Amino acid sequence: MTAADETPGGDDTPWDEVVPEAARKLLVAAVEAFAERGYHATTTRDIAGRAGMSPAALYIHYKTKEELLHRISRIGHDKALEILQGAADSEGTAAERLAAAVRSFVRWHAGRHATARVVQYELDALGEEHRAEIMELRRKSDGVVRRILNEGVQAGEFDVPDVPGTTVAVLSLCIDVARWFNVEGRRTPDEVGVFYADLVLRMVGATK
Amino acid sequence: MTAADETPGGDDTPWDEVVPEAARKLLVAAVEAFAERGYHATTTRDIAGRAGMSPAALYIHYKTKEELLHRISRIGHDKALEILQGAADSEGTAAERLAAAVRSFVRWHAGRHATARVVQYELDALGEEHRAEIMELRRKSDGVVRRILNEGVQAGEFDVPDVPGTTVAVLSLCIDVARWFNVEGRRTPDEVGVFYADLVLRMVGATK
DNA sequence: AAAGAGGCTAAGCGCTTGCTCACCGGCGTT
DNA sequence: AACGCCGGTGAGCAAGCGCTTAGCCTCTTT
Repeated sequence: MTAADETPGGDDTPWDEVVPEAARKLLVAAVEAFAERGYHATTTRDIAGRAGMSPAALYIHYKTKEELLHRISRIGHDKALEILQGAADSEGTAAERLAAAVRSFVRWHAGRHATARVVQYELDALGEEHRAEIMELRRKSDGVVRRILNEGVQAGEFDVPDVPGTTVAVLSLCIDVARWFNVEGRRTPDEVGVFYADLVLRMVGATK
Repeated sequence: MTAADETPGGDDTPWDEVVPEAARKLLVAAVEAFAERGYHATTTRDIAGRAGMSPAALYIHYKTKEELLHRISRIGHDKALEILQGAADSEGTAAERLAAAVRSFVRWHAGRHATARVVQYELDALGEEHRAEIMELRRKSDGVVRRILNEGVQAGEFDVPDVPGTTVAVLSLCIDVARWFNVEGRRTPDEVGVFYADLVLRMVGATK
């Protein structure tokens, strides 16, 4: 474990940047509903109901249902990027930084899998402008991982014939944890993170 | 390349088991629409329109919109399982069979990414019974990969500390190709398959 | 005590949805 | 020539959708 794993403040107290409380309750309810049923299968009445409010209450805090999705997606992507960036900026060899990045990124996708599912799999439901904004954040995440890989190759730590392709594969592997992770499964989010970090080090041919 | 890669007949002439022609045209239209927008965001009018028919025509060939999804999902899962099974049953070492399985499985997910997207990411939209039926097929796919891994470990070809966990990771990596693969990208489905086979051999610590 | 502001609700509007039904035209059989 | 069958259509129904609006209740300010 390195310093990059701690992700100080905000990881286990999520959404507290969303105020007032009613807006946060609605947003949390929306995350649950979107994760369970998908954006399009979720009704505004369902969201409001889960938050213990009337359907109209939603529109006091959000202009549209899509804006609600956008706020979730934006905050989630910011968090995910921050996690990757934190690991990339930490001390250590490329292998150590890559392992730290995968470990914390995967831990987030497993531990907050409801949020991650919405963030990663409901992009198509965003409006054009909002989607473009989010895609920009994803390109940054891609850049962070690619840079670690490039540095590892340059330092002779990694054996990677195709850095862009491997970047996509590594991110894909981590992201998809949100789809299959089950709270009742054998492994905790921490354990999956550690396991996946090892898998990724193997993928890049890291020198032991 | 081994015999398992050929997947004789049916891979490039898909859906020809769906008759009559009108039913097939509707199904193909539904695959496109579901892949682009998602099941819940697709209307029966959209599907019928893409097939050049009136909205009512759909209900001559399918009882409900959900039945249409189920037929797509069922045929797709059958195909995916057949591909994995074919590679697993072929001749060769565990490493060769694993590579063949990943190669053809990934090639299918990339080459038929519209179908694969629907098949892999719209499970939640199925009714309870239909979903249970499909989950059974997925368990079989899992079993096929797991068996190759076990055999490779037993033969001393692989170094895999956690076979079930690695099985999930390998399948997850392959399936997620359907999400990110882009026809306008750098690589053909074949190339992605070959690349991914190499990545997976590294993940399982295959002896070169 | 009066007034203003803002969070919230009940009711409902206009629209779209999945799906139905009465009807229609071409075609093989008699 | 008349008939029945079958795949197809036009019109439309009931239900549910996202979202709006008029008004209420509570809290703060004066």
